[in-house]
Amino acid sequence: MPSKEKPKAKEVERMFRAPKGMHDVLPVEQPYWERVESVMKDAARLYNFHRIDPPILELADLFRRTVGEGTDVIEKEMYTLKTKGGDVFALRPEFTASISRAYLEHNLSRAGQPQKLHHFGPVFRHDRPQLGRFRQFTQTGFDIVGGVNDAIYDAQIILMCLNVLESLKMKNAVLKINSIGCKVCRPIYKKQLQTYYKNHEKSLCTDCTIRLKTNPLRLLDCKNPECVKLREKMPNFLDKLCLTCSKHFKEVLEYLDELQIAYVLDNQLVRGLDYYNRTVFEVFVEGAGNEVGAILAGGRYDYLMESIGGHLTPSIGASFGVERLIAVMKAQEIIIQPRTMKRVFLVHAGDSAKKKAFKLMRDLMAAGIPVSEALAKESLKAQLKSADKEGLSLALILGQKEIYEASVIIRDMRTGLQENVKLERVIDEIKKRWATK
RNA sequence: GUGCCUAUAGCUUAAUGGUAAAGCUCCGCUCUGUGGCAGCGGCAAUACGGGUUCAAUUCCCGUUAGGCACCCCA
Repeated sequence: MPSKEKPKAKEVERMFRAPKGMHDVLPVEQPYWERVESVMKDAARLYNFHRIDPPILELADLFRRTVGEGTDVIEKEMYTLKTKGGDVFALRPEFTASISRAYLEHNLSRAGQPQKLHHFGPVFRHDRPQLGRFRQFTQTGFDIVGGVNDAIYDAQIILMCLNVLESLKMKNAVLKINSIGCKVCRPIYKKQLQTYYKNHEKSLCTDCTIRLKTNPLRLLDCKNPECVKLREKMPNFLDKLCLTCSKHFKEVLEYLDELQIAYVLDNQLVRGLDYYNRTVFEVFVEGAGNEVGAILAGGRYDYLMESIGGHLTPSIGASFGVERLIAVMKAQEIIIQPRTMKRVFLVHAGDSAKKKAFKLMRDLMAAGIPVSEALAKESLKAQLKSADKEGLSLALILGQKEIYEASVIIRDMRTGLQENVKLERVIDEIKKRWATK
């Protein structure tokens, strides 16, 4: 009764699937990933940034202390787990805290300042998946940690990120930038904001009445029409920055101007993570691909190191969401060139030839020649069909006759022309043909 | 966490209260020493559970999964 076996297979299929919001990156997707990674690597090399790979797991407190107790990323979205010893770890929801922790732990300040660091890897946030939003996603970006608190670094990070978008051939990128001040001026502005809103509390939405108490800066990005309207007359942070912050921000903008980098001042841009100060920025694309939201976000986080037991350390960084980048590339129909087809397809004809073909395969690979095959298929036809499907230009055919002559047929799949070549000359012949193309 | 929408083969789609159809893909054969074309054949689906009904893939309810919006965010 074969019918008994079938439902079983079905059950198995249904029992396991990738966790919600987490995705398999299948072979067809890999070219996009390879492109993003290589563009990031090139940028890192050009600007002298070095890669750092912190662990995926950290003590949950690291993120609580840095990202912020009151933030959604911590409160609602962190994956935590308890070890047998009782430590509470978290899957990292972002890189910044880990990078700072590593800097502190390994005294990277002694390795030269500032440290220019590059990261690429998965992060985890337990929110409800939707377009451009996943529970496991990939961030990649750059950080400059330590050294002098100089606006030129803010500009440098922005420049690099925009260069990356250019290298990816991305169109219509819009840089939004703002300053959210420092320990000195932010509390003052918050007060002013609260006073302003208290006078209009009746017209605020319910969320915003809470925000007014807990996190007044968030009042700035509420979408409720009533709240939006209220913003017209509210005090503008940029007018209220302290002297040092306003000088810093001015310098950032001057550096951007110097390179003719376009930006949009957006005084409603506040970031959801507590550690940011002064410069914050985001990049969106206009038109196709816009639906995924910000593809890049970053800012200065000078106080972060203090919150984990270090000294005040000037720091700035930015991260791309790789899945979002790729979504935009697809939406903008950015074509990724296929891998070069410098690969030979090895074909056997007959059982003993199969063994010799296997041996030849080893020798080809040892000589650095990439090989593809369908040696498990018996008919010559079927094998050549596979070769055709892969779109390779050269096939090697090995049969009884060739073994007897210690030769092999080189077939040009495009023209159909074949040549019989001595076995010991095969590798040179292949290389010769590739060299002349 | 709240709300809305969806669920047929690997993919794209069709149909019906009464045998579930096709295109693409995949595998094989025609063609045991030669691919692309063609012809033929094969694998393969109504997410799961319950209800209404003589009969449910179709109607209803629940579950699960996916999508989308809000919150928030890369």
